Amino acid sequence: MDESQPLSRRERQLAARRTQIIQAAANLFASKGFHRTTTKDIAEAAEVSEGTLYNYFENKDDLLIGIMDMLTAAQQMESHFDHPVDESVGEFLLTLLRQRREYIDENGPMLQPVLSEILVDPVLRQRYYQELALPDIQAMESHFKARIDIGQLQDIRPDLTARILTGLLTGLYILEVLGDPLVRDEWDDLSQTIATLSFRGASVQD
Amino acid sequence: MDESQPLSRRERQLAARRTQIIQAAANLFASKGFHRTTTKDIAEAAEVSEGTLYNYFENKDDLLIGIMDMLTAAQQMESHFDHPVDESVGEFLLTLLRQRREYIDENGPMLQPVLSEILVDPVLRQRYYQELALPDIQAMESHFKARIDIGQLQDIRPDLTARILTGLLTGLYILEVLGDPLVRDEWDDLSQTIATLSFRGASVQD
Amino acid sequence: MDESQPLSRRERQLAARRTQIIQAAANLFASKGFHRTTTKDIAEAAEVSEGTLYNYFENKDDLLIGIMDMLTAAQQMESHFDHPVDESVGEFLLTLLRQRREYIDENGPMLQPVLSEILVDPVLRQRYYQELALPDIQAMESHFKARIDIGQLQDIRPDLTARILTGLLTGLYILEVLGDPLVRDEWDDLSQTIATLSFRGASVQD
Amino acid sequence: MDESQPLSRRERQLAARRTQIIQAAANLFASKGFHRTTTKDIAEAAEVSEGTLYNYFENKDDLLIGIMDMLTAAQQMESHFDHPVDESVGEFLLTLLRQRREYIDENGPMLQPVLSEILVDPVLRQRYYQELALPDIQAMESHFKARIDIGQLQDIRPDLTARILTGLLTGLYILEVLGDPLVRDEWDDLSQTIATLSFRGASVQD
DNA sequence: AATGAATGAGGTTTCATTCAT
DNA sequence: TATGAATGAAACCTCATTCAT
Repeated sequence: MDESQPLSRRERQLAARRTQIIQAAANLFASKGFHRTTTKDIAEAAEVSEGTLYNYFENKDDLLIGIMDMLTAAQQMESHFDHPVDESVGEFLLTLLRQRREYIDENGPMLQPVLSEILVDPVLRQRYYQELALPDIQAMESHFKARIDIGQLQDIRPDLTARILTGLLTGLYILEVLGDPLVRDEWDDLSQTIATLSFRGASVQD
Repeated sequence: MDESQPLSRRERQLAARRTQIIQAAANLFASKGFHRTTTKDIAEAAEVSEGTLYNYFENKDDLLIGIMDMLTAAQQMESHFDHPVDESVGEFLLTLLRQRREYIDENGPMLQPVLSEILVDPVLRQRYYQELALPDIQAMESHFKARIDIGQLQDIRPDLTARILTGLLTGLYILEVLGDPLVRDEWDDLSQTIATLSFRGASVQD
Repeated sequence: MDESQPLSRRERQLAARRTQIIQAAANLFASKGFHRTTTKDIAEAAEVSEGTLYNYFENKDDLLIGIMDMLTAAQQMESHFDHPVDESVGEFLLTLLRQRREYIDENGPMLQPVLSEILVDPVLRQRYYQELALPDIQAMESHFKARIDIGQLQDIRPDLTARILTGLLTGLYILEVLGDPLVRDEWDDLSQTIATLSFRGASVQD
Repeated sequence: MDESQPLSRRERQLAARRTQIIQAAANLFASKGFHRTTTKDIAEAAEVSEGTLYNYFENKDDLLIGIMDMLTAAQQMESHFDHPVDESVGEFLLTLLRQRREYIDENGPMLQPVLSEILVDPVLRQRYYQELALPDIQAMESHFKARIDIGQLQDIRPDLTARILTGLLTGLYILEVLGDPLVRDEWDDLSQTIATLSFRGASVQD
């Protein structure tokens, strides 16, 4: 909001090329992994020379950081929890899941390699947790707290519930990557089942 | 007739060494990733020569397969769903989550690098889905179906519910790897919250 | 239309470096064999880094192919059989042997390792036969046929005669490599003897 | 002829196993080369363990020496030049070529890798020249000299002629290895052509 | 004498990064 | 700023040889 001088043509060109490189890299990383992708691969896919990569990114690792930053920006775009609390709990969940669907559809190729690397790279992991996971969790937490405060939700722990929901979303994404046909094709029914389960519970009640 | 001979001392030694190598490798893979771990690292950690690695595994990739096979074996050990159906739904979930805890505690270092790689390696991914994910999902599915049949559970789709539970477990493991303190330290309360939510639902009911 | 542009300076440099590498490799291969020569050896002799080798050749085997291709080119340069048929048979043979001498003097270090490998590598052997041996044999054959047609040569089989001559040249080269002093030092007398033998025969005639 | 104590059964067994190893090795060397053949390959083909190889041969190179020694022995068996000089020159040549055919048929797989290696291994080359090539050449030389002395042959240089004949035989073998169909299938006609050429010459004489 | 698991030196090849053009 | 040839460290893997059994 601050330094938003209108960008010169040059600057816009540079930014565009940066994005072009990041997307080329993300697609390759998603399909064969960060380590099996060479800088040559990336240069070719982005239609620049290898040398040029290094004018935009310090090194190969920096590309992954760049991807993560785009994910962060994309997440901040989404205002998951700005929904008025007066939306019903069930509707809220369904809205959340629909938004998640969109997020994945747009950012899946970036999320996939990032998720892969954070599992085995402590530094990246820390960064991901602070910049992406935690903010999301905390936003949910506040939201749940608000709903509990107004008596819309039972007195469950909002911190744990936020973890559960975050975990669920992450895990379902992984199942989708694994190629599970149900998660991929029946997202709406899946959403409905989640909403039902967590709203009314699974047990038979009289 | 031959296969179940008691193993000779030599054979036992060989099997032990294989395990020793796999575990050394798994620990390294978990802490710095498959690709950042060199065969030299593994040899040193396993206290064998690099050459010896190749007497037990065709190549480095084959080590990951070996790890996955141990995970499969470990999962088959666990008889998650042998619990009599007369155990209540809530108890069943708590038992499941306790077993999951044990599975992770024992196999976490093997699961972590495998999860990382399946996200970006189509071949491994397919194998993981068929050998680990799907069998688990299907066992859950049958279990749910049985409970629905006897009217213990609402008429929810068991196939989707199994995906949801599997996703949840996977996602929570990832949150734990991310270092989230709540998932790590409050597993029991987390389990309780999951059980409550899915048993009774989160909504306030009169 | 494009291909025969005069090469740019850059292109000439690249071509020169390729030749430089091939010759360094050939010399080493000739003196200690393809397999006992390391890529490190070659890089040092060619005064480039090991990495650079792989910018010019796919792999070590490809170097041998490169050498063979140079031999092929060199052979095609030589127009052994363009000599007018009106040159006498004896003179023709002497000319041929003189040209062979030159060919060996220039290309010996390339021929030696190639000959060694084709003896034990079926793929290379096939390639050598098609690209080098057979064209040479067939050119001889045509030449002989022409001479027979005009009655200059007896009615011997030109196909077999071509094999005999080719075999002789190859075998003499091997004797020379073996260090036989006569073949090495008395090429002219050797040539004369060959010419005499095959022209007039060895038997005493009245 | 000297230490020919009758061999004990044990000794005969050992000698047989040595031969068995040498032949297994020679076949492998011929089909894929000395360097591409591993001691494991040889052990398997010879149906012994790798360790056992080293009870019979000092090292891998020693196997090649062993093969060469068998070639030497085989050559000494053949008494190429014991033919009475009163056999005609033409008949002598044909006999020689027939014997060569037999020698190759029996020892081809041993000759092939040896020829390959001597081209690029100075030590082996020296040994081959002294033990195999030169004795053969010198025997021919004496034979020719005898024939010249009795006036059966023209006054050509016997030393050079012996080189020519040796070279021819070697070169034809190489053409045969190359897969040339004429050399392989028309040995008899080839022999005849050689005899004709060198006996009467190729030129048309009135 | 026979075995085959263990060894480790050393080979080929890859690839992120640099830098002269 | 863009290029891409050159680099060389380091990775994976092979394989002749040894030696305890």
